[in-house]
Amino acid sequence: MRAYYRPVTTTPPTLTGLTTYLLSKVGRDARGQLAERLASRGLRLWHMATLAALADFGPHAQRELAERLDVHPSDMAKLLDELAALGHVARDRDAADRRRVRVTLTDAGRTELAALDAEAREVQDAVLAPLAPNERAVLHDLLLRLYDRDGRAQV
Amino acid sequence: MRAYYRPVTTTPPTLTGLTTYLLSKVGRDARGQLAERLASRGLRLWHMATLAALADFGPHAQRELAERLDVHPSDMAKLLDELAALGHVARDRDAADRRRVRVTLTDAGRTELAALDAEAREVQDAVLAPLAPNERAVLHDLLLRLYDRDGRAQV
DNA sequence: CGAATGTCAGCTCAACTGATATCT
DNA sequence: CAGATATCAGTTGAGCTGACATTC
Repeated sequence: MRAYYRPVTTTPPTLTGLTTYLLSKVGRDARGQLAERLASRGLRLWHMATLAALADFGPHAQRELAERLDVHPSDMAKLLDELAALGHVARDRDAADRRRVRVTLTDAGRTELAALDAEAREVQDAVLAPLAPNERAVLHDLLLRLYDRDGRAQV
Repeated sequence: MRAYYRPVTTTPPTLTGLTTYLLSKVGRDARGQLAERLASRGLRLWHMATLAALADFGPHAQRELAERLDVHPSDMAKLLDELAALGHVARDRDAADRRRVRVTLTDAGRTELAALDAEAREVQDAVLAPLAPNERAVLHDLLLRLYDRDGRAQV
């Protein structure tokens, strides 16, 4: 009965033998760690993704943002309500097409994104700690190829 | 206005520059693909993980199973209800400690697990398609080291 | 008018919490 | 009776659906 009192935490080899299982677990864990940090700032991962899209590609129509990030338009509306309330984005009607709302990153938003990116780098350093720098580069390259193929992008 | 009608699907480089972002996305995608296949059999990922744990480590007390897989005991109760209804596991009271329920994999459960594992391998082949066999081995090794470190395991 | 954009209320489902009955 | 085990009802939050007003 002693075994009952020892914590049992070994993962089934049937699962750890699957590369996709490891991908899923390690990825989910990293995601969770960053989400926790963002939560302490009152933000979620989608907020960061939204700010990143605006920083990298400039102003978007709200619909374009939702499409790029693969978020439902209704959820994007809520996200932008929150980001606007914090002063990280500005919304104004497109004069040429008044159905559209033009979303712009504010200076405060750009500053916030830099801070979030720093947090993400810290989490990444922790997660990738077991790997040497050149191994990290190899991992990034392999994942990028999987992402470009199976994931979105491609355009 | 032309740009508005062209789908916009490129991911922000601020995100794709993060290895952890790629990990999370690729992992989540693989997870989703397998989940979809399991759903067509009326099962979820936790069902497969539960069957794998029983196959790899033999019978468990219900609590041990929940601990090993890091699932809440209340959820494990529901999972086992479902697996028992399908005849994939058998539950009986532990004679020595009547609080405990001993969970055993049935032959049908073992057969089902083999089928699920085959599905998982198919998904994996699709996800890892862009990589050569030796590259897949490298990826698996790198991920395993990240998993053993940050993830559970470690004993 | 048909189609596109953004907004809102409500649904679903997994993950968690708390309370309870049983047993050691 | 303190602690462990299993069960069940209820809560929360993300992701989605459908209906709607507005504009082209």
